[in-house]
Amino acid sequence: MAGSKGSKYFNIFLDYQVWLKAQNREGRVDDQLIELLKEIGLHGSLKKAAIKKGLSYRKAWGDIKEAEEFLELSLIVSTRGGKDGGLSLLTEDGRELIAAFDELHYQFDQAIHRITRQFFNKLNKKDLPETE
Amino acid sequence: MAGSKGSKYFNIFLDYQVWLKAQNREGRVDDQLIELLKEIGLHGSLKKAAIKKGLSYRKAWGDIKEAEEFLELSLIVSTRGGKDGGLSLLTEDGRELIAAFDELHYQFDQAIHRITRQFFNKLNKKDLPETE
DNA sequence: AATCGTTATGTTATATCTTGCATGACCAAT
DNA sequence: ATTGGTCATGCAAGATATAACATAACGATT
Repeated sequence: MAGSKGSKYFNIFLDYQVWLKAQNREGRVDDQLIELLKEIGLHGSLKKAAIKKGLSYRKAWGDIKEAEEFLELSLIVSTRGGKDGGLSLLTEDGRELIAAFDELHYQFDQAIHRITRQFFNKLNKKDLPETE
Repeated sequence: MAGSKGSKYFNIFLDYQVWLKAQNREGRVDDQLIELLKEIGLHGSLKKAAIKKGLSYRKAWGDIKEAEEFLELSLIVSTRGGKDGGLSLLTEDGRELIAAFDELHYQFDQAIHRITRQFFNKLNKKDLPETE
């Protein structure tokens, strides 16, 4: 844009997020949830997963619950008591959701790469003689 | 506003959002801001734009201010007093930002259409016996 | 010069979100 | 049977975001 001393958009970048939602029901499945699920799968524990993601156990638990109601399927299966106090494991549906979301992100990352380049090109065309 | 209503998975949709941000500075430019700017351009008034978007004038004003600091350029130019009490108009930079963002969204909508179809295809293959 | 409607900004109240307890259930191992 | 640690869940407390309120500056019009 007008009058530039170098690239104004030098350290500005494009970010994005994708999520699943419904128009009638509450709840959503986003990045944060998927990462939480991954940690559960990794540690077999909801508590450990929450800590790992910097969330309170209360919220982590609520998020999972909410997502399960939203999707109308079980993402984790838990038991309490026993040697380690209890555990939480991913269900098949949970694992499939993760896999699908990962693929989704891969596709988006591909697309954003291309789109981002175009976007800044367009912006810089006005201000920047040199392309970065 | 943001996102697309690509495919349907039980009535679940894929939604997304894109925004500009920096890794050092605060602030960001997102959909909501762009829509606000559009309303300003449409009405020549920050107050009217805020009302139109269901925001308090205070927040709308703060959002613009913040975005301007973030981008280090002026998006609107305002005067107070006069026949109508005052006005706010888009700057050239403001208009260019809007145009660039619109183009960005167009590109994303294109991409998400394709990606969404793939995504739900993948999900449906597992959970849904009947394809719709 | 008094008025009107908007811009401009600090301050206070509200609503929303998250975290932090508190309490119980549960069960392998001691 | 007692213990330890996690799951499960409601409720109070703290943090954050947004709206509401309160002034004041402006300047064309009356």
